[in-house]
Amino acid sequence: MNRNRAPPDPLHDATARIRRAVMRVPRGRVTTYGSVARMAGLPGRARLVGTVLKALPAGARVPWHRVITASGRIAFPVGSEAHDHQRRKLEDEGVGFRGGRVDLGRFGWPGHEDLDEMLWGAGR
DNA sequence: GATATGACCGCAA
DNA sequence: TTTGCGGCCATAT
Repeated sequence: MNRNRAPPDPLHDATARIRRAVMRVPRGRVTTYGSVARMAGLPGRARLVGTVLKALPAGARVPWHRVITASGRIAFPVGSEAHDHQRRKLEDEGVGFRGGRVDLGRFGWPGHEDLDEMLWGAGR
């Protein structure tokens, strides 16, 4: 009997987890490629996150614009159409830019408030 | 099959 | 703060 009904496809699996991780990022907040990779259980594979987002079909319900680099900048080259598009979407959600970069300490997710809540509970 | 490219990152200098 | 470098590895040549 052939029990190989579903050949393992680690790549497809990783893709699904990455998309799921990005969908957890709340509106008005941003996260980084590396952070998404870690949340998806793929530490050190930030590049794969970029590859996956690049391949996202138009219309996918994934907030890809909330993912930026660890230095707080948009990954697309400044001046490019994609860059402006992403920046606009973020500003629409209230994410602020200073010198072409987002203050991860303020808009980064998860941020300290989130961690405080996780550790101490919502009621301080 | 070999090489180049890229929506990246952490670290050292 | 910025730059350079090794590490990562799916895709495109």
